[in-house]
Amino acid sequence: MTDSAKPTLLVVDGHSLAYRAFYALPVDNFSTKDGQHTNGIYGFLAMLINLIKAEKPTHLAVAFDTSRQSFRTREYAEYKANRSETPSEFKGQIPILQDCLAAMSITVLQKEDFEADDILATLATQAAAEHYDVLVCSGDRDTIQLVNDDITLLYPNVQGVSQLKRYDRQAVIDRYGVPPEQYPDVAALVGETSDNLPGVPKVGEKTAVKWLNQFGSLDELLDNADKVTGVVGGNLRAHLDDVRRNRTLNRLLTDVELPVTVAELEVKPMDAQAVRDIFARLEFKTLIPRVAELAGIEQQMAAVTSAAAVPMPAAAELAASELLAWLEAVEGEVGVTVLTEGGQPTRLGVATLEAAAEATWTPELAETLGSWLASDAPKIFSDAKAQVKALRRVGLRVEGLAFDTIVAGWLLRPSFPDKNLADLVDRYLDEKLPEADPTQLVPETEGATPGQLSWFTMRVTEALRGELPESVARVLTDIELPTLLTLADMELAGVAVSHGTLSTFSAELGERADAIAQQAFQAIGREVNLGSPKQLQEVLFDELQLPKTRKTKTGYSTDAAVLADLQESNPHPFLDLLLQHREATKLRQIIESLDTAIGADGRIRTTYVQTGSQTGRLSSTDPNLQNIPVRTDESRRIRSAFEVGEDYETLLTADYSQIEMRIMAHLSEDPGLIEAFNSGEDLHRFVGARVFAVDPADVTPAMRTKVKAMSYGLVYGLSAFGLSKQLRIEQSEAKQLMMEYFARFGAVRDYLRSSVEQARIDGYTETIFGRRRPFPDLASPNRVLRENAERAALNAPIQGSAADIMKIALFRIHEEFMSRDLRSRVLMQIHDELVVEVAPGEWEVAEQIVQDRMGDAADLSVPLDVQIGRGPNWNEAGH
DNA sequence: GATTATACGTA
DNA sequence: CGTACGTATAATCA
Repeated sequence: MTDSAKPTLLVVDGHSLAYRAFYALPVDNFSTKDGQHTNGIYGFLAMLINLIKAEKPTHLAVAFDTSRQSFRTREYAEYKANRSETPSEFKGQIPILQDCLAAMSITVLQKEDFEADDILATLATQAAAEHYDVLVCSGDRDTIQLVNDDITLLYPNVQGVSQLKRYDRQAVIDRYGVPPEQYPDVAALVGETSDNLPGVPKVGEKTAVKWLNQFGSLDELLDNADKVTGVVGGNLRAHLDDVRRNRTLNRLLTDVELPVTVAELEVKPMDAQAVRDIFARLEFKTLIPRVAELAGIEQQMAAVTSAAAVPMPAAAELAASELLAWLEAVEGEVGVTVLTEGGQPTRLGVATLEAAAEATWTPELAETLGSWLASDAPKIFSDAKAQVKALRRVGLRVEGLAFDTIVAGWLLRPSFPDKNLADLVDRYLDEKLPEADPTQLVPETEGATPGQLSWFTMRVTEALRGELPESVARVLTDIELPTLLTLADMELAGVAVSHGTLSTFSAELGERADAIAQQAFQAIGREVNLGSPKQLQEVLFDELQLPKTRKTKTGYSTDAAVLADLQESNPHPFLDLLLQHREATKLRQIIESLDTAIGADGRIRTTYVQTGSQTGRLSSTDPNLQNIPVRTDESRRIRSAFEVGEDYETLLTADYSQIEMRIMAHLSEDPGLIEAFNSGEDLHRFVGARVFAVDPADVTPAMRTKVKAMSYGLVYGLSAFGLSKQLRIEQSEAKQLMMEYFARFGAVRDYLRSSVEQARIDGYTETIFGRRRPFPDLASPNRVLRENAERAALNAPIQGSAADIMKIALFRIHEEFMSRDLRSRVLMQIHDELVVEVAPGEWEVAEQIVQDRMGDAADLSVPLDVQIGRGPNWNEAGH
């Protein structure tokens, strides 16, 4: 490519290429855990590294614009004036990118009043004069004019920065039909919309090139404009000044005074430590080795990257008594790993940061280690819950849980939780956890043993602790870890569910669904799959000619809300039958999935996913017990199948009433809302009385419905549009309602606004207890993304604080049941509700404990109201 | 067989 | 154009 005898200068337009990378790379994949966006930085550096590797420049510089202002804007105020505001999340990446370049010892140039391209032009011209080979890398077309026999342009493809096209003199002629020095003439005629430089109307590249070839030069063309025929000729004559102005502005300066000479741009050795530090901070794991290779400093980099890469210790295989002695000799924390098969322990490994030991699981081992496991001796797990459960199945309890790497990792980045220890080792240690290749019968690579896994757990813990803000660390130890141990017991307990009740109901619903389907087929004269949205669209919109509804990706929606609307505007028996069919089959689905989940002992055991939400809530899977129907009388029959277990007396349900609105009252300190909760009056009646300026006694059901929807909607960032849709009222009325509401409860609005504002500043939201959730999208240039983030950010502290409070109440109840030797036990958590199985004779004490611990879980400026119910099954207890 | 889209259950 | 979840089915992809 380049003459190896000659030095090669590579000059790069940092701004334009980073900007392309910014739009080419998905921001979600390129954000650090504290919310810093890095897609532009990453994309630019990846490209630059490839470029250096391929071109091996001897001299190198990157130029940046200083601002939107330059001598060009002074000459022509409208220059680039049409460009939308540079997204702030991109702007923020530029200084960091410059820091990266500095660490890599790459010269960064920028100069007030000049654009990056002028700097490129100056350097390129000087270097060419000094017989360098020059490579100019820019995304700005104006740099085409620089190309000559010594200067080659590397120009990114439209897709982004992954492909650079090489323009030498011939390539420019082939592509544009004019030599490089004439390209600015073409550009001047055509104009540049992105720079707000209008050209001659109706003149594109083709016409411009034709004219230039015809007249020989732009000056000749402009002097002889009257010889150009047709409409475009007229246009040309009307826009001569525009063309001249364009030509002036698109000429790059080649005499910008710079603080360096070309010779001084010689490639220098990198500061390995600085590169490692900044790349680590930006979480650019994969770039570190690439840079190192490039700079020929693998060894230096390896030395620093693996400064902590202590060789993995071999785990000593010990007998039970030896293992106990080993553990008792440890002063501080111990990493613990329990391997399981079928929910039973098979191996156990322990480790400190220095050494590891392990043993195969035997009854003797259980006997020997039981009291150590149940002691306060601090233990650290990765994903403790399943292991704690396995130990409980063989009769052992775990106490002294001091850390869980998976839970800690989730608290740090709830949006992208790392699923296992290997992920954490990769992210926080930048090493690979040795894993056996599961596809090979006799794996070539050995996986880490349980002792070694514990050792990695300890090292990951050390790294995570360095990253956990204090408030988040408190959430871990004060809320999550006690909750984890409680959830293990709840999952093991399960809940008794009556197969008979479910199967009777299921059969009934099956028959009904079939009958409804037959009627529905009659109504439209043919059979379709009622479960297929696609087929339904044909029926509704083609055959029945019903008006088109809300658009979806693949057509038009047929969801329940849409069908109900259609039924109102265009009544048709098929619509109602379809809705009924949906309802019956949906219930049946839920019942069937529950039924198959009933275990041999008649109980269903769910798994609570502690790291499954972004707000701090739990989720429940396999089966999900947090979405059991409740809204209709009929669906509640499912809940009646959830029964008190054998040897127990009754079920107890306890739920927080309006906990989110209470948190809102507390956080906003709105005097009206606080008074509402302290008054003992029904919340919506109280609010309704204020909003509609009537006596509480005179609040009509319609008023109550409206303020209730408004109150609940607030927590989700509801708009007037959404409120009007839900209440089926005019948008103007919804707007009016919101105005009245905020006139009386203004502090609520102030709080919501300021909390989003604070999140924009901090990059994250925080619950009352210090749980954080990052929101990088609050700075997004994309309005949809940004507004979604705003609503989520508004909701997160409220939903998250409620989750915190419930978790605190939950584990305190569990702990008190245990410490008081009660048999009663918590079975389920449904966000703001607990279901407890009460042992005979324990009702009074259990009720008191639940009431008290839920009531005093948090000290808010309003009371926490707890509703308790009792019954032989969930349905009756829930009333 | 795995993935995507739609729909719908809960707080 | 209302937050947070999990799951079932049909349609579509490889």
